[in-house]
This record gives sequence, C-alpha cells and structure tokens, in this order.
Amino acid sequence: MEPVGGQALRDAGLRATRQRLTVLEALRERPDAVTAQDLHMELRQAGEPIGLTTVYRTLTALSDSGLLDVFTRDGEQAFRLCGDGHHHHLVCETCNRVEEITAQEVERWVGQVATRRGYEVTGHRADIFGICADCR
Amino acid sequence: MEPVGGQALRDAGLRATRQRLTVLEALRERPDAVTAQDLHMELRQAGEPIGLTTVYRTLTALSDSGLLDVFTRDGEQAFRLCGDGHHHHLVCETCNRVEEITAQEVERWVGQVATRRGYEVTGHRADIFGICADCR
DNA sequence: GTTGTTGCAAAGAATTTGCAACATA
DNA sequence: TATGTTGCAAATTCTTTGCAACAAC
Repeated sequence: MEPVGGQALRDAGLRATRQRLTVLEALRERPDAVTAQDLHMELRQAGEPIGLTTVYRTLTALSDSGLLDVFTRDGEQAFRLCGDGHHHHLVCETCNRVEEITAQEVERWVGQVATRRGYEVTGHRADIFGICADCR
Repeated sequence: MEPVGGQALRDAGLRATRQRLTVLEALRERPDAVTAQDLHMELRQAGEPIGLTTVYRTLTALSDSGLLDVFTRDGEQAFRLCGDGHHHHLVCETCNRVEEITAQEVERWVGQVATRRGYEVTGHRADIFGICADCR
C-alpha cells in the first residue's frame, strides 16, 4: 500500500518525495492553520529530516494546486488542507482551528452588490473569527 | 482655520505633528489602499520631508485608533481611511480602489453560523474583489 | 539517464527598534 | 519645560533564490 498523499501529489504534477509526503501527512493530522516556520520546527523536533526551504516550497506548491487554504496571521502565512471548491471559514482565534463552511446567502450577496456597483467579480472572501467551544 | 485632520489626531490621543497631518491629508485624497512604502515614496517625491519609519508608525497608530482599514496585499499591508463602525469592502484589484459596504444579510449569517457551531464571535470579514467600472 | 527536488547559504524585502535630536502642548 | 515624536542606522523576521548534490520516475 502506498503512503497517504502520493496520488494527490501526482495529480498536482508533483513528484511524491519523502519530504512532500511528510508535509501532507502532517497537514492531514491537524485541524488548524500552520505557518511554514512552525511546521518546519515541529517536523524537525519529531525527527523528520526536512529543510525550511522545502517546507516553504511545498506549502506554496500545494496551495497553488488548490489543496491548501492560505491565511494571513500577524503578517505571516498560515496554511491548512482544504476541500474542493469555494468555501468560507470559521476560525478559532485561540487554537487556530479552521472549519469550512458554505453559504448560499453570501454568494448571492456578492453577486448582487457587485452588479449594483458595476464591478466584475473576480473573487471574494468571507471568514468568521471567534472562540470555539473547546477553547471557551 | 486649522489644518485638516488635527482634531482626529487629538481625539486619538496623538499630537498633531506636521508629518501626521501630511499622512492624513494624503489619505483623504485617495480612494485606494496604499502601503507604507508606496505612500512614503509618493510623499517624498511630492517634496514632503518625512521618514519611512514615521510613515509606518503613523499608519499603525491611525489603524489602531480605528481610523484606517488594513488590507494584506502580496504579503504587505495597505491602509485606507475608513468610516466609523463595522463595514465590508468592495475592492478593485486593478486600481486598488475600496468601496465600503454594509450588509445586514452578512451580519445575520455570521451570527447564525457561529451559534450553530458553538463559537463565540470575535469578528468577521467579508470582502469582495473585482474590477471596477472605470478599470474595465 | 533525465529531470525534478532538496537544502544550505546568501540575498531580498517588509517592518520594527535603539537612541539622540527635536517639536508640540 | 516636560513629554511625545522623528528619523537614521541597525536589527528582526518572513520569504525567496542560486546552485551543486541528490532522488524520483
């Protein structure tokens, strides 16, 4: 049986290297968004041999392929494995857990506002921040 | 008559210095969000003597006082003078113009989703990106 | 064997800080 | 005059790039 994630990498046109599989595996295990620096540190502490540059490049490549969502936290980027298609987020500001949500009402609102103001929509983002049940 | 902006600064507990008034004045004149680096360069080219550090500190202070909205663009922060209270944004990705919008439906959605998932809401953000009528 | 990938060291770029001179209230 | 502000230079921090060794296909 093949290591988890190999197919996803190949689908993205990336070679299934040990480092990339390690990153994918680590992302699968966590519900929160993580920065390249933090992930690198954690992997190293866990005994995984991987360079910081590789972590940066892997996270960038995966998000370019649409496999990761990207968040900006205190001026740095945090990544999280995500599902297909467009979705919004419910983010816990304490543990950084991210829950994906879909919202027809938001999509509708976007279209209406843009049309009314004469804009051609290229994208939108609607995230909710709060404290999750566990953190309260 | 007093220079534009002096009162706003005093209200924020900041001294009305020449540099801060210059920044405020520049912000009042533009419909787009601007970075500290860009604003500094433009002020310098316009003959205004002001240091980059001061521009950074002024923009940070003004946004801390709620006078400016902050956007993240390509990893750097862009600022724009904004109105009171909570609002959302319609952003032109070509000219960076920002229009403020209010949306009852979004506020309602936020409350519903958070409650349903057991989150205590601390904030939310809903911005629409597109190309404005002028830029098309 | 080819070609993509890795990782170190170095470079870049945005932002912050120390501190002495200076301006505001 | 007392205290907040400025601005330069230096330091920080996040991120990217050059390039030779290396691994995947």
